[in-house]
Amino acid sequence: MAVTLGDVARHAGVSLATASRALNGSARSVTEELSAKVRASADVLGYLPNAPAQALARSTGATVGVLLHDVADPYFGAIARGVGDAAAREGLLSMVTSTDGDPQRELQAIRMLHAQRVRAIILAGSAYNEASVVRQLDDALSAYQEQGGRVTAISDHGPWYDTVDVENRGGAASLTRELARLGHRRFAVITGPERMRVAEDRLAGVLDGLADFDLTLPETSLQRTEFTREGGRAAMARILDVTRASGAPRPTAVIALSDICAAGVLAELRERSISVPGEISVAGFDDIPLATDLAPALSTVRLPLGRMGADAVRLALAAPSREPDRVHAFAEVVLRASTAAPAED
Amino acid sequence: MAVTLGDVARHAGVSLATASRALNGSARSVTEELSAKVRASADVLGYLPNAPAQALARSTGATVGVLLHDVADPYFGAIARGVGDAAAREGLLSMVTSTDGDPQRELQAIRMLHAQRVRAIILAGSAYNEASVVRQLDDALSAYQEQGGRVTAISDHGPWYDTVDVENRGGAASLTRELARLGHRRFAVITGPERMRVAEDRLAGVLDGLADFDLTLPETSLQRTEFTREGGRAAMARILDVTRASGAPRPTAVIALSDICAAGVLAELRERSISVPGEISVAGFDDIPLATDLAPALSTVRLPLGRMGADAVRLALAAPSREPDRVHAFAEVVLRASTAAPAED
DNA sequence: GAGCCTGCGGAAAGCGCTTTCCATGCGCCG
DNA sequence: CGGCGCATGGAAAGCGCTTTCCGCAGGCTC
Repeated sequence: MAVTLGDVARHAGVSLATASRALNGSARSVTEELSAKVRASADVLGYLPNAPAQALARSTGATVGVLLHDVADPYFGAIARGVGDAAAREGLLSMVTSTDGDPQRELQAIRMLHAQRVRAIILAGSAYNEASVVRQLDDALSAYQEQGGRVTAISDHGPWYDTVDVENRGGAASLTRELARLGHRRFAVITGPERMRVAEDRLAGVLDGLADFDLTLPETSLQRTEFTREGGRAAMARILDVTRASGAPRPTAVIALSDICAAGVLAELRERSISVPGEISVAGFDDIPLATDLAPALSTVRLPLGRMGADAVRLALAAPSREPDRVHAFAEVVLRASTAAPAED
Repeated sequence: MAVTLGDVARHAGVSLATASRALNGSARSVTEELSAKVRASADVLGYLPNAPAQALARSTGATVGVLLHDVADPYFGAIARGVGDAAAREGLLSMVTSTDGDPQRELQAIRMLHAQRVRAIILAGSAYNEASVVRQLDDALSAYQEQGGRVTAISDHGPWYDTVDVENRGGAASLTRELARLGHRRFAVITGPERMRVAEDRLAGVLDGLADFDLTLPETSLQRTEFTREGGRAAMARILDVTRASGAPRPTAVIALSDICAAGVLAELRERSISVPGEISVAGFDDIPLATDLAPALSTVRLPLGRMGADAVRLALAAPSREPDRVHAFAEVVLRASTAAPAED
């Protein structure tokens, strides 16, 4: 039915081995003459290699796998794009799995990718803080690595993986300092769930920044929620309600540690007719493509999302070195219309 | 190195054939007793099937491929998510390729997916209008289908494919009528490149809607551009500049036939301090997740993006029928803050 | 109680490719 | 001018799985 290498070989009048060597690159060389003949035959017959067969014979496929929370989330979408492009440049296909940050689904995805004998697994979601979960995932990944698979992480997932180190903490600190410099003294922070390492890292960064100005974060001004628009919205609502109930003054700056959350924050404030940045300044994190189009344009911390994905692929495909490799992705504060100096009291 | 089915069979004291039948479902049945023994052994040894080997033996893999313009674009991201979820539910992995709407890259992607023996290829990008390009792609897809591959399209790519019919034309018409009903009489339209069928379909819909009110679209009020933020922005700028130069009155409503474009339009208007919807109403198309968070919240046409992706998978996996199957995805006009009745002249 | 059919386990033949391992022919050195 | 080594083509052995095809045993019918 399909044209096989055997057909090509016969058509070109050479052996199967020669055809294989001519078409699918190999250590061994074939004279240009034969090689050309084989290529011509392949062309005439419309030969298309059977990737599964190649994967079986070579015991490694032409694919990479990506684990992330949700491709439809602009943050992950941008990373997925970077990975896909870099992979394509190497002649590889990428398989993306959205796990919604559920460790069980992540575990299952690792198993499937392992079964597929993907050449590398890229961990693009957040690492977890819960030991038992980490253990399970690491075990599954170890099994994969022992069979020759490569694992690279975007943002720290443990020192034993090649990783693209994302400046989460430093970026959050810079952003916070920037806002403090504008004059803000009462902050509120909306971070992700405790179980996610990036959420904790970014939060730590904010605390660093505050500390530089001898500021602290009152407990009621720290909200944890999912990194989603609705999460951000609900968290903002809670902050507002609690401060009002307690009679405490409202924060003048709220930092949502993900742009998606920040979008929810803006929505809630708009609903309550609280002006941004007039009454409250709002900042996000990630600089997703549409951040600048929000109302008002969102101040945030830019991460080179596409590059991070591409770097992860590069690491995964580089010759394995003694020590895990690390490359750095630097954060950059981008101030736009959603932040301003606080109103005079 | 890796645990193979053979190892499992030996450990369980059964033949390779029995182990295969017990673990990886088959037409033939195995007594529950043996079956349990095999499963236990597989568990103990940590057996993970070798997907490429299975694909080779079964001559079809456990993957589906998706062709789209850009996963980082929210429109496609949402579709990709729908496809991924539906695939996962069937135990399949999905391979997404971003082609930036370049037919050559699309062609190459089809070949790679074909080589991978993916079970189905889902065409999620726009179909093209140029005959030679269409021909090439159709040829590659035919070759794939002849070898047992399934192809399904999201939005029309030709009557010979199973397709998720997206109500592009009807949706655009409804939106247009809605705006006309608000009192708008001078429209401008920003559509996609001529070579893309969805762009033409949506444009046709707008024209339908206008015709219902005996309205026409002056040539200078129709701009074609890429479906990107920058494209939208530039197009809006051109419209404004041209009408000003010609001394003609400004349109009171501009319809961008993709939300991403609309985001650019809003940016340009903001830059020029033209109030929306005060001076000009703006509407988009797709209802991407962040549409409601733009400034101002964008009126648009909602498409069930995730469902469309899932439906495409469902079609692809259904038993092939005599006639290509078609399911419909209905559009729904969503009016938000970016549109209003035009100001009195 | 003999003959058959049915149900199920096992042997073995591939699936399409890569890659050793030979075999052959050539160039080159002494 | 002979022999050695290198370069290169070909035969064949897998890679790990599915699936046909056998063969056996047990239960049924008459």
